Amino acid sequence: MARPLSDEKRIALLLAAIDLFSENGIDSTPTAAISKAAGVAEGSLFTYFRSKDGLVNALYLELKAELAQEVMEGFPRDGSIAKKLKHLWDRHVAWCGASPEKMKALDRLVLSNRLDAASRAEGAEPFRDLEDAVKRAVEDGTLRDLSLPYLHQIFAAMVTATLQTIAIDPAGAARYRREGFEILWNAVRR
Amino acid sequence: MARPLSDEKRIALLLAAIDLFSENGIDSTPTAAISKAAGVAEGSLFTYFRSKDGLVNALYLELKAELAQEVMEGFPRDGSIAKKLKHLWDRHVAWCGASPEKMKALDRLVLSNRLDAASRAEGAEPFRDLEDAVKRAVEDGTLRDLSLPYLHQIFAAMVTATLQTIAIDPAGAARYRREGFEILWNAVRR
Amino acid sequence: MARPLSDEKRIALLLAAIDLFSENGIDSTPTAAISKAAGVAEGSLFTYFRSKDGLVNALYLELKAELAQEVMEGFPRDGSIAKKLKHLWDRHVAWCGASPEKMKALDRLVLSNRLDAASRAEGAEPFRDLEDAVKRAVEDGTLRDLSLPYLHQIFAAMVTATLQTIAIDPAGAARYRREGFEILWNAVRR
Amino acid sequence: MARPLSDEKRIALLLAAIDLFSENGIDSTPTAAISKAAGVAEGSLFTYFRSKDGLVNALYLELKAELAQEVMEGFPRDGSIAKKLKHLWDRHVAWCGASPEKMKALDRLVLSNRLDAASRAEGAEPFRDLEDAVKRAVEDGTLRDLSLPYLHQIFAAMVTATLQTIAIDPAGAARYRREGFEILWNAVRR
DNA sequence: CATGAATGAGTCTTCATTCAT
DNA sequence: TATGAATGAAGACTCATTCAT
Repeated sequence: MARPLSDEKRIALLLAAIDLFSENGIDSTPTAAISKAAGVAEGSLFTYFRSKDGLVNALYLELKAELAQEVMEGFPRDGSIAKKLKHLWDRHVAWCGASPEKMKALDRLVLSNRLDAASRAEGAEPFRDLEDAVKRAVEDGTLRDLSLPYLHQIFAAMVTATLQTIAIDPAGAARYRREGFEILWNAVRR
Repeated sequence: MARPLSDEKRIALLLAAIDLFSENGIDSTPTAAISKAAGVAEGSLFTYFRSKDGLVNALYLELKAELAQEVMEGFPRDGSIAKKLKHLWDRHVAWCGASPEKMKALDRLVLSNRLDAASRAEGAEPFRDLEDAVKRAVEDGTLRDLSLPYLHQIFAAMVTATLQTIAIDPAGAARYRREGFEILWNAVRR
Repeated sequence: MARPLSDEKRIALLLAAIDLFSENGIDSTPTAAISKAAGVAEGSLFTYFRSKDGLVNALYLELKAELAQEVMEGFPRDGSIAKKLKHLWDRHVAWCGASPEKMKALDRLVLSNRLDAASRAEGAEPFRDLEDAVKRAVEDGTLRDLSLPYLHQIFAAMVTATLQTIAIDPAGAARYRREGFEILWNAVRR
Repeated sequence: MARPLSDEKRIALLLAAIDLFSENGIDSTPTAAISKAAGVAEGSLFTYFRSKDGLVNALYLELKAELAQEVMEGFPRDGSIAKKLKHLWDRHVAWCGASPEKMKALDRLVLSNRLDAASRAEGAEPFRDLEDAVKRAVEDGTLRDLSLPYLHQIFAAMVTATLQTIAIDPAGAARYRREGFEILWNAVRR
């Protein structure tokens, strides 16, 4: 009945938003530019998303979900915490390296004041397991007794640092990834 | 160069911009709001700064200069690289902790697409000495042979991680600062 | 002329329009809201009415026809002009009192700039007989020699005034109706 | 200091709004059309009025105030209630006759859903005295014991009826005014 | 026929910047 | 120089209408 909401268009809009947000920033990207880049009418953006903020939150969720899936695939559920962190690190760096605009967009999304609490909560959801693993490792003495948020921040910070360096010098990617993990591991292991 | 007019108003504008930029973001802060918060007429902003971007660049320079001065004060020019880094780290964390809005504003400034190349260069200027010291330490084998930009990124990332953690849990500030440096030092020393 | 399609849906749309027009005004009521309230697809409105203005004109006609039927039922064709006016007045006030949203909608319809001349003419049609009776009464001296349009206006104005008062104080309805007619009759009789 | 807010422009905007509102209706009049008709920039409308609704409410107040002044000028404060009503009627009809667009605009304003309670209250203010006089006349038996709101409605209704008739047949203005009052007086006197 | 997604012109409002006072 | 009114180019969003399914 009637034309169904096309996933294709929804995705085109999200992809266009990724490009434009990463390039120009969220506030400097008119919704009209997104529609145009997605090849749909200006008004159509608003049949797929309630508002610009609706699109922003949806995109955040989409990117977090993709990141989670990418990162959690093949997660060594029964391996040591070192193995787990290594897996996480490698796949995280790989994803960001493969999709730098997505990472840039995600960064901007996180820093914008446009995400509502529900989105932030939902975006964090798929990483719950991981968080638990880290918590247990801290408790059983495998990891340094740093507060969890601090561990988080350090992990995220090292990812960002590594990726930005790779962005500057792509040839050294493999080396930066290896060294980055060494550093991270030294930082957090007991 | 020579600053015309009342320094007082110029400074009031910059301070207002810090507050508003850190709180709401640069793009979401109208120039009229800055003038108002500074207790100055709307038009006056444009006698002190060529344009909004002019103000943005000037504020960036101002903050970088203040950070440099704060961080370089008492710099142990003749100490070991460990001493130097420790000095840097402590004062950096201290400044950011003391002026969180300035740090937040600076972060937003850096991520905005509004800084021109000249400003970025001028902002990096006062840290040249430091950079040289690090370069020498890498060359003489005291520091790990990480590329300079990577060292930079790691340092900045750890500062950010530490500060954001302190922001969440101010009571643990001293501990986070100590541990942060330990981690950083483990990461970069040979 | 021949109404195509389901009369049920046409009527649902008209009823929904009455509610929404009377509540929010014509211009502030999107066609989509009418369709929704009628339990019909957005597009369907346009298979029953050429356009929004088409619906507006159709509704006007419908309401005028209903009013005419209601008011003319049992019209004392052979009674005195006083009887006729009394009948008219009572039934008019009764109808409006029973269907305040219809009256409100009709008021808005009349004041909107959307009715075309044909509609206005057609809407006035069923009251032609009445008009003739009044004209004759003026000619034979039973009614004051006021111009016909003026009589019209006075009648309508008194109805409106009476109804709005009833809307404010429903308990006094019967009294307002009685007094209203007294006033009207005093106004127009010789 | 600086250009002062020009009353001339404010008035030009209000006059333009009167013309356009009375002609096309409030909802069908874009703010841009008002600015243009007033000979100012689109944005200027919003330096004189907070929003379109702000303009609408201001215009309502302005028209009510003008009407009050016009109608109350030379009000026979010590005359009989008949004299008072006559004065009121004559000046009211005169004003509306002289400024039909103002009356039309005022009608539309009142029927729109855009007036806030404060505006309605403030608009009614200057007629307080009058209302008291009527109330006393009802109490002392000079006027029929109709509820006050009803008296109001009747007065307004008769004004409207009379004016619309004059609009149709301007030549008969004087006669309609005279007869109108006769009718009104018969309606309300004891 | 029914459905509701698609369209893009039109609307109100904001805002950086200019300029009269 | 200081002020804040004036400007008009965007920008987010709405909505009557069309048309693919």
